[in-house]
Parts: sequence; structure tokens; C-alpha cells
Amino acid sequence: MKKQTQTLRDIARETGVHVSTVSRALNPSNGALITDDLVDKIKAAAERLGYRPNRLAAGLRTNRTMTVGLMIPDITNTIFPPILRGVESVLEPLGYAVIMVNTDSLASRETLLVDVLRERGVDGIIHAAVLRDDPKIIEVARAGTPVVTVNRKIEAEGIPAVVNDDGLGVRLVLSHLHEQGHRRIAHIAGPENLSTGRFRRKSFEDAVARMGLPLPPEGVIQSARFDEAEGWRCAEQLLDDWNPTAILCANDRLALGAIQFLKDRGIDCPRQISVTGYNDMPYLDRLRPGLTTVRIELFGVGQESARLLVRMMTDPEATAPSEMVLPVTLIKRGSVGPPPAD
Amino acid sequence: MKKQTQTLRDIARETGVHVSTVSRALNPSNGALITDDLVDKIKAAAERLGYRPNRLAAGLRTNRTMTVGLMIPDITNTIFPPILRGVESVLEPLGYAVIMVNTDSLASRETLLVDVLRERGVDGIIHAAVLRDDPKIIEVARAGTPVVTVNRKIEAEGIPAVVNDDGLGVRLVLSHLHEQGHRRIAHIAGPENLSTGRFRRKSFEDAVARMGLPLPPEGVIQSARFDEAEGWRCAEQLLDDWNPTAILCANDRLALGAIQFLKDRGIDCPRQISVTGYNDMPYLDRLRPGLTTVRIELFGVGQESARLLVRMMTDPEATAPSEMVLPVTLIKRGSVGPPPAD
DNA sequence: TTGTATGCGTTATCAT
DNA sequence: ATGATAACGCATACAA
Repeated sequence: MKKQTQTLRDIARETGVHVSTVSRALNPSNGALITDDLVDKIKAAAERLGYRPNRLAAGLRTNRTMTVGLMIPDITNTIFPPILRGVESVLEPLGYAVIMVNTDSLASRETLLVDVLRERGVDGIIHAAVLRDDPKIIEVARAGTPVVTVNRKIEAEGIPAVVNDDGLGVRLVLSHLHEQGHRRIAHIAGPENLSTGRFRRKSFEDAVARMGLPLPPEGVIQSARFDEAEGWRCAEQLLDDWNPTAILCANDRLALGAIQFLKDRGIDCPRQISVTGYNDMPYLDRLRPGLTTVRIELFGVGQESARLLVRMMTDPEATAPSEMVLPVTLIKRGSVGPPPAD
Repeated sequence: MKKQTQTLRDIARETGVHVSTVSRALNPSNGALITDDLVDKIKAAAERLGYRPNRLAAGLRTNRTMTVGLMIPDITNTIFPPILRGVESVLEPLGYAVIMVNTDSLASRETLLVDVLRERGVDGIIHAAVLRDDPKIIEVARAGTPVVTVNRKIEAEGIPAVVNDDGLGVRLVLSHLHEQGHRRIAHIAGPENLSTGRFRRKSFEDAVARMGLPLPPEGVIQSARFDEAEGWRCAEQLLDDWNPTAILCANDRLALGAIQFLKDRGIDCPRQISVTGYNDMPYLDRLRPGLTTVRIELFGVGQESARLLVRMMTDPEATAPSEMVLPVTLIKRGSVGPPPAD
């Protein structure tokens, strides 16, 4: 039975040259040129022995592991798998592997997991789970590890972010509701500690003000999490305190919860109240009513964040753009209709 | 500005002892006992310097990287994220990191990706994307890397599998349809190159025979992929050639496609034809009609596969069970009703 | 163009 | 109980 893993030494012995020659032959960028036929001979031997480089050893020597870390809040949340695929689609062809961790948006877990990544010597980190205030990742970035945030961003630090145009998204939804005749439009806001929650809320409030629509304090309910239960709770509170004809939710899951609440109360959506989401989760087009929402480029932000990270990893001097904003699209479905006549 | 990463040497210098002493103090299993107060002193220094072990170096020496590979067909398929979380839930507390790769169920990609994992020296592989015939992974397992398959399994090889009780699942659905009065029950089978597709089909055919139900060759349509488009196509073919009152689909996505086909043809589900799925994907309870399906323990199989792998990694002599079967549950929803009176 | 020597950070063997 | 030293596999500065 042949040895488990072949090393450069095995190839060297096999071909009668020195290890360093093999190293150079297999990795042209390493040293000077080797005669072509020797290169061929060495490559043939490597092939024959089924040689695979040991990236641990190489990484120990070069400080590059060809591995990057990907931090995600929770992969079971359907918006993240496409981001991961986008990241992978650019990284894998370049030879990078991805270590993925779920932070559950918990600062404590994040601290832990950043170390898990650093101990493995990742060449860079793509952070889709960043909190608005996130000292640990700032520290890591300052220490020299390339870091890119995606979807979310961190405030007032030099960490590049690839995000969707949430300002535009919110305005598109709002215009659509306005065109349908809605004037009392409420908002279920996303968590305050996430940039997406905060920024969409601000965009909403700004746009509503600019349109001259009424917005009492009770018109915006703050959710604690981006999930269905919170959507339900916030919708209940909203209707207790105000009488909006439409609810603009900070994401699809909040919207699903809100619609469920309306259903449970026997309120028809959209005949009595219209509801909108954000993100365009898969399969939601099959619901009744279909959810009017904003489609964001998940795969796209994944790709761009990876491209950006690669640039930062390969050329530490390159000045990265501080922010990259991708376009969004309004998706009209059945959950929006004209407001009821009073 | 302090050095990027602290090493054992730094701690040694700081505390005035030798590197090997530091290594032993920080990792008790390494060598003999160290005096308690020295251990304390060393740990304090490590803490103070923010020391993190370099797993590359340790792995190079010990051949254990505390990293495992997870191979998945496609993380955007909603059944896989929970499996990943299950895996992570047992691995992460033990200090393991996970490198995840998507194979798209392509043998070519799998070959490639297995090498990506091996080059990084993973201590073991959890394989949720295994094909029924999969020479590459067999080779890796033979070479000594612990491998566990999950959800799917590989035929006739000594690779442990953690799966759901598909035989039971299919029988539960079939009994339910039978109780509702269905006699002409068709099947849209999953891909032949996947154990799940093949096994569910066999379970279906066996159970149908045992129940004495009619099943012409046209009563089973073979899909090429587990997706909605194939569900649509197979449903069309099915109704061209036969007149079943119920369609048992090999998974939810095929069922969604089939239901869409019926809708497109103006055939009411379940009043004219009942349809069932398999897997209980999230959010499908909100559809109309709700999909009657089989709930499988995704998180559970993930956990069990990880536990099994840990045993194999830590004790290579331990005899692993060749198969572990987890229970399933029938979920009754609106897509099944009594057959129409002829 | 190729060989020699050294070190990356750790653990393990041997000595003290 | 602790120190010295070698080795894991590779890349690279230097020598030839």
C-alpha cells in the first residue's frame, strides 16, 4: 500500500533532483526557470504519484493559506446561501477554500469565531454578519487581515462594504404604495444593531417626510429580530396604536409575520391593508397573496465582495473602494393593492 | 505597534522558560505535568499577549488540523443549511472548523473539491453530496481519511451513512393516500444517480405491490434532477400516459413543479388530483394548497453524522455503524384529499 | 539552471 | 519538572 500523501521529497527522489528544484518546477512563480524537459519530467512524476501540495506547510512558510473565512449570521436564512455561492464562484477557481461560520449575530460568538478563523491563518475575511458596532473585527482588520463586509456594513471605519441600494429600494416601494393611493404608510423596522435595519428605517423616514406623508411616532415599530414572530408582534402593536393602510416591512420575514397576523385577525391583505417585504426570498412568489418586495442581488454582492477581497489579499497596497452599492429591483405581487375607500 | 501574531517563543521569552515548557503548559495532553504556579504564570502571559495557537504549524507536526470538510450539492437547496447547522453544532464546541464546498452533484467538481479539502489536511469529511457510484471518495476513505455520508449514501462500500428512514416515509405517505381512497397512485422518481431517488422509488414500488395497487410502467416517471422544472415536465408526461388520482413525488421541489403544472392546466389540487412531497422544506406550509409531505430530521442527521465522524477521527480503531437511520414524520396538509368520484 | 541551507510555529523525543 | 533538539513539508536567499 502506497504512502498516504506524497511530498516534494518523494518526487525529488523519483526524478533524481533536489526538492527545491521540484518546488520551483511545480510552482513557476517561486524561482528561476528550469529547463523545459526537466519541468515536464517532474510534472509527470508528480502526476504519477498523485502529488498534492501540503498547504499547511506552504502556508506556514509563506503566510498565505489560500483559505478565506466567511462569517454569516445564519445559513438557514435563505438570503445567505446565494451570497455564499457568489463568493465561492470567484474564490474557488482561484484556488481558495472557504471556511464558513455562523455567528447568529451574537457578538460573543463572533469574537470566538474570528479566532477560529485566525488560528487557521485565513488570508482574508468576508463578513456578512457584521454588527453596526463590532470592535473585534475592527481589531483584526487593523492588524492587517483584509476584511470586506457584505450586505451589512460597519459604521465609520475603513472596512470596505458591498451592499445593496437600500435607499433606492425603500423609495421604490414607497412610490409604488403612494401611486396605489396609500397615504398612511407604516414601517416595521429591522433590528437597530444591524446596518440594514437602521438604514432602511432612516430611508423610510426621510422619503416619507419628503413625500409629505403623515408619520406619527406609532407609525414605526422597532423589531428586535428579522423573523416572523417579530413581524407578527410588531403588526399587532402597529394596529393597536394607528390605522395605516399599508405596512412597509424591513424584510420579507417580518412581512410574512405581519401578513400572518392580519390573517389571524381576519383582516384581508391587500384589500384592507397592503404589506411589502424586502429581499425577495425564494418561493415567496408562490404564496397567496404573493409578496410585493425588493429583489437584491445576493449572488452579485457575494461575487463583488470576493473580488474586492482578492484584490486586497493580493495587493495590500491597493486602495479599496470604501463602499460598493449594487442596484435593486421592485417586484410587484399581490400583497399590494389600493387602499380601501373610507 | 505590537507584532501581528504572538507565538510560543514570545511567551517563552516573556516568562523566562523554554518554548517546549510553554507548549506543555498550554496543552496539558502534550507532556508531563508542570508546576501549577508556572502553568498559571504561562497562561497569564499567553492571555496578556493575546496568544492564539497557529494551527497550521501544529497541524504540520501532528497531522491533525481540527478542520473538517463538508461536501454539499448546493447550499441554496433549503434542505442543506439545517444539516450544516447540525454538523456545526457538534463540531464547533469541540474546536473544529468546517470547510464547506458545493459540488452541484457533479462528479468532476467532486474530484476537484476533494483535493481542495485534502490539501488543507482536513481530519475528516462529511459528505452530503455523495453519488451512488463515487470512486474518488472511496479512494480517499481507503487511504485513511474518516468519511461519513449524510442524507445520501454510497452503495456497497464501508462508508458509514446517516440517513432518514425513507422506506417508512414513503409507506406513511402511501398509507395516507390509500386511506383517503386513492388507488391509482403515480410516482415522480428522483434522479437515478442519487441514493435518495433510487431508494424512494424502490420503496414506492415495493409498497404499492404489497398493497395490491395497480402500477403500469407509465405510473412512474423518472426525473433527471430534483427541481421544479423536472416536476412540471414529469407531471405532464404522467398525465399524458395515465390517469392517476394522486402523485407521490420524491421530494418537495418536484411536487411544487407538479402542482404548478396542474394549476397551469386548470386541474384542481387536491379536488381532482392529490400531490405529496418529501423533505418538508421551510415556508411550504404557507402555500395554497399546503403541501402534504414527510418531515425529515435535517439538523438531526447533521448532528449524528458529525458525532460519528468525531468518533472515527479520534479513535481510528472504533468500529463505526455502517448505517444510522433517523425517524421521519408525515405532515398532512391541503394537497391531499379524497379522489374525485368517477 | 540547479543545489544547499535555513526557518515558518509547533509537538515530541530525548536528555538532564 | 524542565530544557535542548529534531522534524513536519515547503519556499526562498544564497551559493555554485
